[in-house]
Amino acid sequence: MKNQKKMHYSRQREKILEYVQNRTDHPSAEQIYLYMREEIPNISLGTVYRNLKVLEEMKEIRRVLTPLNEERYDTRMDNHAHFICRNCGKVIDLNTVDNLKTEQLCEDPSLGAIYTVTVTIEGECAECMEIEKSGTVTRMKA
Amino acid sequence: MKNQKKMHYSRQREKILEYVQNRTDHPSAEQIYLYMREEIPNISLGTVYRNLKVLEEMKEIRRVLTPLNEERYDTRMDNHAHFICRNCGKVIDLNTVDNLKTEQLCEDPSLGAIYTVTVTIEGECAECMEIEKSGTVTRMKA
DNA sequence: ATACCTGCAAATTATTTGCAATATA
DNA sequence: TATATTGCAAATAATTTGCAGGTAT
Repeated sequence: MKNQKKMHYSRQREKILEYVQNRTDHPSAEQIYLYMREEIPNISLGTVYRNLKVLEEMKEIRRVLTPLNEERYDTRMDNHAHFICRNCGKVIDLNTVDNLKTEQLCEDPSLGAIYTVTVTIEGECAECMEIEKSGTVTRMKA
Repeated sequence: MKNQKKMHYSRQREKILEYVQNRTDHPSAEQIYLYMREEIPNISLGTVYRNLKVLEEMKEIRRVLTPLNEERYDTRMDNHAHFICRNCGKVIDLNTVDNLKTEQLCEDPSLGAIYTVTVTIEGECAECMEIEKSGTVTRMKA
């Protein structure tokens, strides 16, 4: 189908995948870049983005939508739920999506192929609520 | 609570809300801007963004997360589902979310306040599938 | 040798913001 | 008159891309 070109091995790509796989906090491209510089000091941000894109195409990782205009990445490829804190941007995985009747949603004739189903809950995490109650308000983004 | 300052009326804001309310296709800021220019020729994109933000704060509209790096807007304030086409970026509203057991998802102690719950289905719409079958491939974004 | 990958820097895209002028209350 | 809102242009922020050199096959 798709003009699949043969891939060469790359240390950068291997390390990026390894890093994202070993985290549960859905790192952003920037966070991945900052970490990678410790392993491969002169890696460039462009390389990080390019590899995240191919890894996504390879279905090794998945992009997570957030309301804070920054893409986050994830290696859980099953259909699961995300809680996103509007204050600190934290993404928390939630497990119990079994009861979601996906099939019912997908009866619409205008839908073609389904790739992923994500339940996204936007709100504020307990930690941020606590901080706000105590008076000190901190925001990740303006 | 929030330092609520009194608002002045603005024709720009009224028209923007009216436009988003009368559409079902989740327009982007850019699309809203292009349309608004027909009504108010020298409106600026900054004004569109500023008003979308206040309308969101007023809970008159809602931002929709899409995987195509562009915010889309919506006036359905109930918790509903979105189908997003990865090819053309189209956002389709889906109705049957009743069976989703939101409460179960929300038992996690790290969750504080819940603002919105959105089920997002990423895939490809029937129209795009049809076009691809017929050979002519068109993409909104590279 | 060939095709893929990289680092770097410049380019692009989406969104935000400072400011002086204008509209609303 | 005081304050909110606007248009404009410049500033940011996130991501993408062209290119020349480097690396894997």
